[in-house]
Amino acid sequence: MSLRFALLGLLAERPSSGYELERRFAEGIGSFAWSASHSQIYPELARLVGDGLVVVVAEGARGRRDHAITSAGREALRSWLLGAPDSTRTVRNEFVLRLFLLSALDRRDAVRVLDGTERFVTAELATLTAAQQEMVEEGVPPGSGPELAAEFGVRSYRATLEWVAWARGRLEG
Amino acid sequence: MSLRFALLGLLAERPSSGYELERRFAEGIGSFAWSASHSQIYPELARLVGDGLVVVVAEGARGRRDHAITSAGREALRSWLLGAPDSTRTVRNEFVLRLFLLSALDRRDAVRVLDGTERFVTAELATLTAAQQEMVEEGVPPGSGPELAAEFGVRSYRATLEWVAWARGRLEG
DNA sequence: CTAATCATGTAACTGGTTACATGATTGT
DNA sequence: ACAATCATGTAACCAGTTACATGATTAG
Repeated sequence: MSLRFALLGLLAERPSSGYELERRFAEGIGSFAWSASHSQIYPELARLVGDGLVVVVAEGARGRRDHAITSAGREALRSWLLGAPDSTRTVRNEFVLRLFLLSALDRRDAVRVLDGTERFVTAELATLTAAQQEMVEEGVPPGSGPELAAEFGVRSYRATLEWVAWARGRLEG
Repeated sequence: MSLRFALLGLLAERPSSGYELERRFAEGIGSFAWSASHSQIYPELARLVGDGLVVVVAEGARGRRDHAITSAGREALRSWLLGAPDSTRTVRNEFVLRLFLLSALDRRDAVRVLDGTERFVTAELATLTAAQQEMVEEGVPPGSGPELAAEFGVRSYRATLEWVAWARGRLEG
């Protein structure tokens, strides 16, 4: 069900084509919360239209069809967001999994993985803060989806970097 | 493939039965990195035995079979942990997804969700710090899997709480 | 004119969840 | 004796990925 509400949420911000939704997943939200490929997006959009939660609002070049959320769609999204935040909170994060399995390695190898993690996360953090800077310059409104997502990402990455430093001390000591 | 290496990682720490592995997934690692149910664990364990990465080391009451990692298994795990940390880093986290879609709600509803999140994360954080305290008392060795996982969790939760406070200001302002 | 990108769709397969099913052991 | 928990397994279903497939438009 998550994909369905992720699509509704993105369309609540602004209408998009399936193609565009795939790219929007890739930016920010995809690195921290959810992602989807076009082969999943198109059938789900069709189902949402069938359920009256989404409508086609424009047809453009190359068969492009822009979809918009309906008021029924907004209502469905709202009750999902306000309801049961505790249920089915399964998490899948291969990156974090690797960190959790570090203790299976000897000290030298474990520190090597931590070094790689640090380099990677530092680079991601730089990209994200640059994107944030760009948003400020473009006048993205406070409280918008991308703004919330970027700030969450920055804070998560910083916490990860601090954990890496802590873990290094823990493994070496 | 992640499940396979998650199992190898858990078995690298100590031998376990399938039943026990399911519970070990639920503790810590399941909330932040990966989880699995027994219907997935048993077939995968059988495949790991078939591939020589795991062996049955003991048979106990009620058909219990303890599995241990082999040296081939350790080698497979090691090369996975040291290899390509960047590839296929798809993330699925419904909890975070909800936070990213907040901007679809009006201010009142969004703040309500943030309040619920804060309560939930605060409670989880308390449980986790209690578990950490217990580990210290039980003399869990530094750098062990559960220790690394718990500290990662604490830091992630704290970062989330700080983000919630920030987001509230952003939405209300 | 031609390469890159935009844009959509389906099919086969893999991974993961839920439901069904059974039985042994332990603690009270 | 009974309930709780330990312990394993399979089948049906749903979600997600990869591969296959096609064609229009735009920029250089």
